[in-house]
Amino acid sequence: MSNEKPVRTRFAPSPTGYLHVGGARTALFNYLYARAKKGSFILRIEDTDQARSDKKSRDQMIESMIWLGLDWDEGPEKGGAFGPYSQSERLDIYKEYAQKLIDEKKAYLCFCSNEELEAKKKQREAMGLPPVYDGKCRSLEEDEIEKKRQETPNHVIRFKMSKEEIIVQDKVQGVVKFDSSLIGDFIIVKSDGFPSYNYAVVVDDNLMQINHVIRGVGHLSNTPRQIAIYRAFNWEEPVWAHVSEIVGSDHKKLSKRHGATAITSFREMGFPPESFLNYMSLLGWSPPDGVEFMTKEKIISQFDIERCNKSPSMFDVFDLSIADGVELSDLNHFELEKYLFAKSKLNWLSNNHIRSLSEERYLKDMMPFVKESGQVPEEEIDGERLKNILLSLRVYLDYLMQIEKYIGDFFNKFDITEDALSWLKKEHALKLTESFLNLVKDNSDWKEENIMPIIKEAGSICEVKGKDLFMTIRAASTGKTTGLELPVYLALLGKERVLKRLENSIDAIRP
RNA sequence: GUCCCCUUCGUCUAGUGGUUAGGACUCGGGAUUUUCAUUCCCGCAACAGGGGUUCGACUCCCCUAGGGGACGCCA
Repeated sequence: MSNEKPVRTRFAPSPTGYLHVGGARTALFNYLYARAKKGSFILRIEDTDQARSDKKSRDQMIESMIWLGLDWDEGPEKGGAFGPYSQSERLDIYKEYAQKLIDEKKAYLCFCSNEELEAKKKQREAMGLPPVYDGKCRSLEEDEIEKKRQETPNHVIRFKMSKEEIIVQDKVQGVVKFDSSLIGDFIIVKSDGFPSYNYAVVVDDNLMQINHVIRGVGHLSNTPRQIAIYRAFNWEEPVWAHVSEIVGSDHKKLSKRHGATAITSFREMGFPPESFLNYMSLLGWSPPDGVEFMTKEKIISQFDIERCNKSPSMFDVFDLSIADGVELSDLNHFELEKYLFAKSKLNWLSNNHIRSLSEERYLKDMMPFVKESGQVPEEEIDGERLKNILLSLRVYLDYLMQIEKYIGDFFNKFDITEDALSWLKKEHALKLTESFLNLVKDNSDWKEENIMPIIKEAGSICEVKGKDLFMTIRAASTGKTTGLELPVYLALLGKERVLKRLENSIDAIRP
């Protein structure tokens, strides 16, 4: 087996909407497999549906792929030895091969009208027969074909399906048998001259030398059709791998109803791409060592299609029960955030990824969210203080957008929460706050290591210690009962800001 | 309707005839952190149901239920 061909996989989306979780996961598995086997990963755009395909979807999909880090070796724009990589630019190729099939009597022109077909289908169904094409145009004579061509402008090309049993050997599904007589002569070229999916996919995959087809199990029942075409051309079948589908929390296949499955939504909320990639890799696959937090490189090194499972996995990072009638896919990332499960595995993974990002990368990625929050004054945007604040806050974040919950506290925002107020209502609070205020005023070197002694000194002056001391000072100077380690927090806040807040708190304490 | 596929803790999953059915996220409890988060420890929690086969079934077979997919001039 030493001279095995290099692995070539592909992702072949149709540009009829944004890239969603299901598609992205398929892309990911193809990518991972290609990379794991040191092969190539190809991107092909399947835009043969003239009515539904559009450029905007195409561009958005490509953008999402790039964001996820699923870089392809050949594809549109990028090029490669087997282009073009958009089906709409390959029309001549499909025509050529279709003609070949016709010449070899493996395909034929069909002139049946939609109405006729529809009526027949109903009839067959009523009789309990499988709703397949009856083969009316299958054995038309040459002169009849010519005559019909004159009469009817539109025709399709159908593939002559044999009646044999077709066996699909699948890396994930195992051996699956299909009875071809239940399939019938399907259309390979539509009346607009465009190829149908089952035909185009085979021509392209063969010409592009794709030797591993990894896709959702929804395509399994298409596979016998495709195998039949491979055989008609005498082409070598690829290795098939039909992985489980991803479903929503209602156990139905992921669709627009489940909303917000667009990859862009997660980018907009500030999930690092590696965390989303990590999460998706765990849907239908698991690493042999069981450690789920992984870098892309680690995933690649452990990935194998054989470890993919057949049962559907649920994508449940949104709480649909509180969404009640709300169309999540209509929401912007700002509104969408409310429906996120606070404690999903995605969040956990993402928190871990954020914490292991390099400082530069973290800071750089964070800036748009800081700006968007509108809580940081212009002059501080590039400052050292902001940088230090962001770095200390890192441990709290599951996705970068969450910074807006914390960042304001370090600038002009100052509210005293109920909890904090109850500390300030304690007997010792006023005196302690005042004496702490005085000590802070006197301080001339405001930095982290000098703050603890000041807190303790205020405590000993007022004879307060332990929790009472720390929590009161925390409440008075931050307005909250939670947050960073107190000296760190106060150092980050800066002396002037602390003084001002202490004064505000004293006002709040006084009747 | 016909054909194909699926069903292990709430969720993601490990598991291929003999396991106290393992891990992760969540949840509960505890320790550390004079707060929160982090970290660590402990705990709750599952083989869809029913029949077989077998000395022995989560694992193999059949049936039922539930779910998904295909049967398109959608991909």
